[in-house]
Order: sequence, then C-alpha cells, then structure tokens
Amino acid sequence: MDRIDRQMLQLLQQEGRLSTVELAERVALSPSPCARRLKRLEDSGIISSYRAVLNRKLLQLATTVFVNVRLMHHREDAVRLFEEAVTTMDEVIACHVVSGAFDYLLEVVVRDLPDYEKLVRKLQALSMVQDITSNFAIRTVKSGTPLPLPGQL
Amino acid sequence: MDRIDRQMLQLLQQEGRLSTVELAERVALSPSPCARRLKRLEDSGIISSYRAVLNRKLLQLATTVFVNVRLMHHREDAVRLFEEAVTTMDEVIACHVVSGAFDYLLEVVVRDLPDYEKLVRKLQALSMVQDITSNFAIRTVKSGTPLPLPGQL
DNA sequence: CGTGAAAAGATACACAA
DNA sequence: TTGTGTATCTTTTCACG
Repeated sequence: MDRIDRQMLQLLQQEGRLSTVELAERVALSPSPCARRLKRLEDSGIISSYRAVLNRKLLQLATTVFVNVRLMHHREDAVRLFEEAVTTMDEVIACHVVSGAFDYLLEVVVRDLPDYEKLVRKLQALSMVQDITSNFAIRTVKSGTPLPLPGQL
Repeated sequence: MDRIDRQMLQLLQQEGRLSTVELAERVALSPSPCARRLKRLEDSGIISSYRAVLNRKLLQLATTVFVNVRLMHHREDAVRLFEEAVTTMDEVIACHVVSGAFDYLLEVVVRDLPDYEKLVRKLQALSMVQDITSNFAIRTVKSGTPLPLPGQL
C-alpha cells in the first residue's frame, strides 16, 4: 500500500468506472502493474464494491431525514428484532448504533412528508422503540465525499 | 422511466460496474436497448456518477462520528465561511443543514480519537461556531443501501 | 515495472420487425 | 421501441524482458 495505491483509490472513489488503462495513465503507470494493483485492492477487500450514485431529486426522493431512536431496554432479543426490522425498511438507507442520548441514528430517504409519516408510524409500532426524534436535512452541503486516506499506510 | 429502468438502477446501485451486456441479460433485454436506456439515465443525470466503495476498517479509518454544530448567528457571510471551511475538511464526508436544535449535522471519518480531537479543535477554532456535540458510531447496522425507488414513476 | 501481442469483451450503428 | 448483426474499438490478460 503505497502512494500509487492511494492515488488509485482516490480516483476510483470519484470515478468508479475508470478502466485499467485510464487509471494507469492518471497514476503514471502502464496498464499491467495498474491492473495487478487493482486486482489486489479488490481481492483484499479494500475496494468492497462499485456503485452507481443516483440523483435523489430527479427520482422524487427529495426528503432526507435523520431519525434518532431510543429503545425501551437493551435486551439482546429486542436489539436483534429492532435491527432486523430496520434492515428490511428500504427507506432507511443507513443505521448506526451511536453514543449519546439515543441508541440509533437512522438516515431515511422518502419522497415527501406523508411517506415520512408512514415510516415514523412503522417505527413507532415496534414495541421495543421508546421514542424517536427526527431532524430533516434541509440542504446538503456535501455528501459522499471520498474518504481521507491516511498518508502513511 | 418504467419498470426496466428502475430495475437497471437497482442493479447498478449494487454493482456499478455491470457492463451493458450483463445488465441486459439481467433485465431480460438485448444489449442495444439496454445501452440506450443506460445512456439516457446517465445523460439525464439520474445516474450522477459511479464510485468505488472502500472498506474503512482495512484502511484504518474505523472511527465514524456524527457531529452536530450550532452557529452563533446566521448571517450570510458566517454561514458561507463555515460551509467553505467544512468543505475543505477531508475528514468531513457529509454535511447537512438540519432542522432541530442544531444547524448542521456532519459525518466525520477519522483514524482514531486523537485525530478526532484534532478535527474538533479545527471546528471549534472557527469563530462562527457556537458549540458542537459528537455522537460516535459504535457499530454500523446498515449503510449505503440502494435508494428506495418509487414504483409509480 | 514495462512491452507487446493475442484474446475477449464492449460499444456503436444501421437496419428490420 | 426492441432485436439482430456487424464492425470497430477498447480492455484485459499473459508471457517475457
């Protein structure tokens, strides 16, 4: 893992469909070693996948909400059931166990407020959920930025 | 925008490097119309980009923190300067203006607690920042899930 | 790591249904 | 609008220096 690997990762985070040849040019390498490095990065799991990024506005999914959830208690089965429920909800595109006053932070993407309300009701219907608090994303300043790769790996 | 387009988007959100031919097979179409549709989705901006997704643990970027920021006031120049500052901070991979008690929600990725502290100090050094609160991501239940595409577009 | 050549695959287009 | 076929171009792969 050297400077060139990091450079490749940086580029692929922005243009995931770069071919080996294009990538090679940009990192000033010939295609062969570039392909070898890329394969190594993929096989090792450092590159875990490639994804298309969609425009939410154009898809009428303009409403992003951050929902904080607190559970009643933290018995193992309640936790498991909650996480399974959340996993099946497509509107929830991210879910983290977090420190602080709440147990979970969910990132929710919906079309509009009625759809948001439906989701909230689904969450509140879960018996292990104590309470939830929502914060609407009014504007996105930045998102999906490339990861800051540590320079000394 | 019909069922096939949605199917393509769904697939590309999970496998961004699918070729036109592979994609065509999976949506039961021949390559030509599939390529035409894909081009349309790209040109229209519905597909905004393709990205490689990296494994944070393997890159020693295991610490994700959600940082809430409140500004002193909301004069236009203070807001602009704050957002410019945040935009230049590589550790901040997302930043939203949010409703609720705070003004901004930042998603921060760092290597460890010392690096986290450095970032907090950078934020606190900004004169327009009133206060910040951090919530650590202890565990990620789900993240980067495909968007829930509305079925009736 | 680089070069070169061979093989495989993808894209683009014209035309027909 | 989709399907077929073809031609072209690009990419990938691999052996070897």
